[in-house]
Amino acid sequence: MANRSPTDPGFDPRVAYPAPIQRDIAPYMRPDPRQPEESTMLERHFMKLRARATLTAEHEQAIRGLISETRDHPADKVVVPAYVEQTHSTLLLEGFICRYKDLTNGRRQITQIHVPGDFVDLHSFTLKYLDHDIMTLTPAKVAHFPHEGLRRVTEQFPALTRIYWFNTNLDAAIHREWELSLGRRKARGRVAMLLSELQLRLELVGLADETGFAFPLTQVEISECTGLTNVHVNRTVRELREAGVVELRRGRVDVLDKEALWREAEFDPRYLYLQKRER
Amino acid sequence: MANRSPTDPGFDPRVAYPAPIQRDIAPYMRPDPRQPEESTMLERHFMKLRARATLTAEHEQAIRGLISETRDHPADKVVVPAYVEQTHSTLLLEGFICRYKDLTNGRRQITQIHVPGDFVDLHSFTLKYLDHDIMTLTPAKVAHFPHEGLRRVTEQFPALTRIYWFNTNLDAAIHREWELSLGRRKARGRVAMLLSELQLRLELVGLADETGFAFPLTQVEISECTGLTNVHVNRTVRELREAGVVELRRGRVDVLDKEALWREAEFDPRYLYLQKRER
DNA sequence: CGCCCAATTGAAGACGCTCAAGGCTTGTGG
DNA sequence: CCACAAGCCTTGAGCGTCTTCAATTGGGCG
Repeated sequence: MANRSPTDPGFDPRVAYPAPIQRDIAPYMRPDPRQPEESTMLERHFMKLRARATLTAEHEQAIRGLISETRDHPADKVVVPAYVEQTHSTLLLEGFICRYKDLTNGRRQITQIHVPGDFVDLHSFTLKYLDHDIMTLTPAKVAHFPHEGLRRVTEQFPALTRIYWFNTNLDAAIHREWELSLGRRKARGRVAMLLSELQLRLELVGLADETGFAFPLTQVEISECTGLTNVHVNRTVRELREAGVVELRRGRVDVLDKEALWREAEFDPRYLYLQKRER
Repeated sequence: MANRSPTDPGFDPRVAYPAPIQRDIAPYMRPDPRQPEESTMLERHFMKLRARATLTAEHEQAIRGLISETRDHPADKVVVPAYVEQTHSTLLLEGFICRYKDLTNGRRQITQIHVPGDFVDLHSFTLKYLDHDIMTLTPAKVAHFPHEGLRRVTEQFPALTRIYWFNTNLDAAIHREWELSLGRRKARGRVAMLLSELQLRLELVGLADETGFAFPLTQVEISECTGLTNVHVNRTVRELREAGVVELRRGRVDVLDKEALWREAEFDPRYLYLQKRER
């Protein structure tokens, strides 16, 4: 496991957490290099929203107007610390970010993986502080949405409010599916379900296809998602590879047999609410 | 354990489940005794909301006006089936209700326990169908809130909308804490954390005190919350009893040493957001 | 070309599961 | 008032999944 002492004075995450794997951040989409960044980068966010709700041009315009700034973060850096008052929410534009909770003795549980287009802490708008840390898993680009602007949305755009409310409820649905995994699936099912979910979510924003996707998590991080040890994740991944189901190596997931993967995971995608409808 | 025969004709939950603890139902408000039942039964809901947000008289009035009907359910009955279109949300007035997800071979994971005053499926307002079943654990009294009325709330009461949004985010925070339990706590920690959480949540609505609370779950159901088997729950409960931490028997939890219980659970109540503030 | 992680493998052991049997409590009916 | 049934709780024994501890290998980068 990497150096995990962010409380050290003078701690520099860029030194402590060098990029462990080569990261192909945006292999599928090539934005016009001349465009101002934010307008195209929000596209993945819109893709996610449009897959599940009706987003009007007025909404899109309002959303663009909510951004106060964009920012780049290195890998393995806490971007939203737990229990600290927040005045803005953070949208992930590029890279991977996770939510996690710690216990004593280095026991860590990642409670959700975020992909580009996700709000990583939209819930901080009503919660005011978070019950968990939020950390980059790769270098990441994010946009800040001040809570003040979100508050205006709740007052002026009830339909958009419901869409964002829906999105936090979708996060909760993912948490529930992970509870099911952690409580009742065996190791292979847990890993298979994690990969099935991420493939679907990444497909939605154009970062995966039927054959696989770029996936820069280490086996330690996968073990922190699945409630296993890195050693056992390694053995489980080998089993899945030897069974011809899925291959994980060097920052990429190759889905060899998607049907077998879903079967191994007992995967039912309905918890991801992939239906466009009024919210 | 209390009577579990909801199929009996003439079954009366008020007789089968007499108030196990003296309930201070309305410490804040004293409704007109001539009012119909609903007005006092909502009191626990208001207690929960007021503990965390500022609820105006106008909001309370609006909430009362949203109820279309109240209903009694027997124990062990699915009150909201998974994947079925919903047109109302359900508030729990009396009894215990849980959310759960199933896999093959009878593997079941309870993802949340609801206590009186909780909305059991406020998220169905934006999700439209649920990714899990909702079942009574005891005979229960509930109130129905048509989605149509909730939609009007989002259009007329932004502040109340944020309070309800906050409440679904609180559910998600509880899911995260359970993920941590299921992924990283050992058996004793899981059971201890479940009991710690429920004591706090029940205290908020006047159904628990420092010494304990009525808790009608079977060991099978506790095992479905904690990702264990009923056999291992039994052994774990015995360990906690023999250590003088907590006693579970016949539908009641006696907290013998709350500090030890919290220590065993590594319990940090901040994820329950017990602060009254603007949302 | 050597360092630093991440990945990999082996061996031993712990925690929790499975299977099975018996005990206790409560409600029902004779 | 007693006998019985049903459901839940309890305990024992053996086993399996996953953990722990300890090396070793492999790949990317300075």
